[in-house]
Amino acid sequence: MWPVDPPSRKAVARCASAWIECWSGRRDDRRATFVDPNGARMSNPTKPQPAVQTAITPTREQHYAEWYQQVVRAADLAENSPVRGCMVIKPWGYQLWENMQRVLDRMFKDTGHKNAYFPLFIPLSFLEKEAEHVEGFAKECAVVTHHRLQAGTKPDGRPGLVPSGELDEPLVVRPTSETIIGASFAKWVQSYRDLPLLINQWANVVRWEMRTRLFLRTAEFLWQEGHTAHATEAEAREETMKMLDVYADFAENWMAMPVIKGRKTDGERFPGAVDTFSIEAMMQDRKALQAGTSHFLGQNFAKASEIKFLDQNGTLQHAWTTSWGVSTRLVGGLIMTHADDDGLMVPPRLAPTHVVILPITPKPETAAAVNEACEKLAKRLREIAYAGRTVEVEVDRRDLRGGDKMWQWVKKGAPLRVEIGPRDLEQNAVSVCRRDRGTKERTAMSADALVAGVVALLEEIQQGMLAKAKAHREANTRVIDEPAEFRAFFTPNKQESENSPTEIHGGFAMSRFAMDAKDEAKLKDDLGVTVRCIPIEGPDDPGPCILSGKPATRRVVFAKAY
RNA sequence: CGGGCUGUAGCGCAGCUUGGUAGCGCGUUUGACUGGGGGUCAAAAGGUCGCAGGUUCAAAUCCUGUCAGCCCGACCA
Repeated sequence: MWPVDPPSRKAVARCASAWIECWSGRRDDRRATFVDPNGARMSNPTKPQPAVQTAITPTREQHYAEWYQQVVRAADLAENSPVRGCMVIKPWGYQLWENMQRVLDRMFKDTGHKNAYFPLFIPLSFLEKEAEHVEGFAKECAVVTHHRLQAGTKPDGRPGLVPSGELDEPLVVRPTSETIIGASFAKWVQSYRDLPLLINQWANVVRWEMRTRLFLRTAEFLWQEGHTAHATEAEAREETMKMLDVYADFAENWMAMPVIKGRKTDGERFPGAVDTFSIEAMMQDRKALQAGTSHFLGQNFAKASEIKFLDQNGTLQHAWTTSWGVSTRLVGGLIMTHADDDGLMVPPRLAPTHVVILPITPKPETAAAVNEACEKLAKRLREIAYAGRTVEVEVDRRDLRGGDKMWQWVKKGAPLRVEIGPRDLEQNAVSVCRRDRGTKERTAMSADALVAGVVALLEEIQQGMLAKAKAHREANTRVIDEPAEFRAFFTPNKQESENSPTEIHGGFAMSRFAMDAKDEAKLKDDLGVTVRCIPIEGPDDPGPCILSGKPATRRVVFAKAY
């Protein structure tokens, strides 16, 4: 069924299934031409051609995990670094994060929070203060034990720099900052008049993960962590929900990524929290991505860090705290929500560049006029306000062949490409291509029309992306009441060999759950499915639990997860 | 951390079974021709074969260790 050339031993063994190797997937093979006995050029007859050539291979359908990595690379978002599990975020990816930061930071300030910065290093004893918290993070901590390097002999007997100057107390590179911030809060809070204390930190954190994936799970990542202290439980709970709403608002209205807000089960709670809430999004492989969390910490950390205040009655009380965060994982979510087999597609409201102008200069004698028209259009567009900034325009005058240049921007996912060539000048027109339409689809319009309509166009793309993502989620969400159907829903059709990637299957199952942690653990062992969240919105719907048959009051979101 | 696999030019790979001068495609550079679509032709540059040991007259190839990456688990944002 596949190519004539037998794949080599290595190719067969390679983690990606052999058939992907043999498929005409590799870009470099795509244009291979062969001469038939009559001398006519023809496509390589031994290689089946895909119906549509895609910029990214393999496609999502063929091998989702590999597709994801190829998109990250093709869109020039990030790459692996010499440091295990750590990534280099490249400009296009970092600009996305900067745009997320800018919008979120505004939202945090609008809800009364102020930024501050706390140490990267956390004394071991701090982390030990909250029992559940230590246990939750102990396995993945990077620990600093020395503060100096000295010329000496390394363990392997070679000369080199060896650590010296052992610290009295090891320092943990922050996996999260509850304890170190708690120490400050304890000093800052004396009276009920000091509350609420609403602080946010933009920082990097380190969690020594076993298995890493660019943006989705790396040893070091960038995030924002809000930490607040309140006088009453009600107020702290309100804060927790308020920030969850902020995240949901951001995800849907800026990232065009629909999310479900919900509470975590005990098994999925943040270590040390009383209640954890999250926003859960469905990726294109139908797995759930926890895209943001908001924790009601009760008085657990206040007790551990001694955050105490005198209330109106002169009684000394522990404060009620919250914490909440989103990370560069959002970039991963963005990719897996919107990218297609031609690469990334960035939602206009967060796009580093909204409009790419490509001058088409086939003849030197018309080049100057074309370039001038491009710059003029760019200048006009840059004066237009859009999504809290101005329309970002890049005139790409790099000396590259047209096709290459165009495909680079397709893969990066710039929302609009505008081509201006001599023929357009003659007709007083520009050619506009949308990233959410076919790569060959072009619309001619006057520069004036583009300037007048660019905001509406960008918004149409933004809304279209959200609608598409919502439709995908709805198409793969099922209300399930029968255990057999539930099992079938989460079981792949094909019998996969042990080490091959799993086919795309499942989705969100909305089923009743009686909240028994043992049943949940068993489900995870059995099917790899977990309760993603207990949705906040939605009515009670009593009936038998899908796992145990015991009476349950609510439906929850069951899914496989990242 | 367990199981499987892979590290050879910027990227993708062949060569390894049977040890004997380092190969291919794309990309890059130069020149010409092209010119609204991942061009054409010609020439050129580019590699401590992941790293460290070992076996051998000789190692990309065999052995041991180690590091890194990927897939499947476990764990996790």
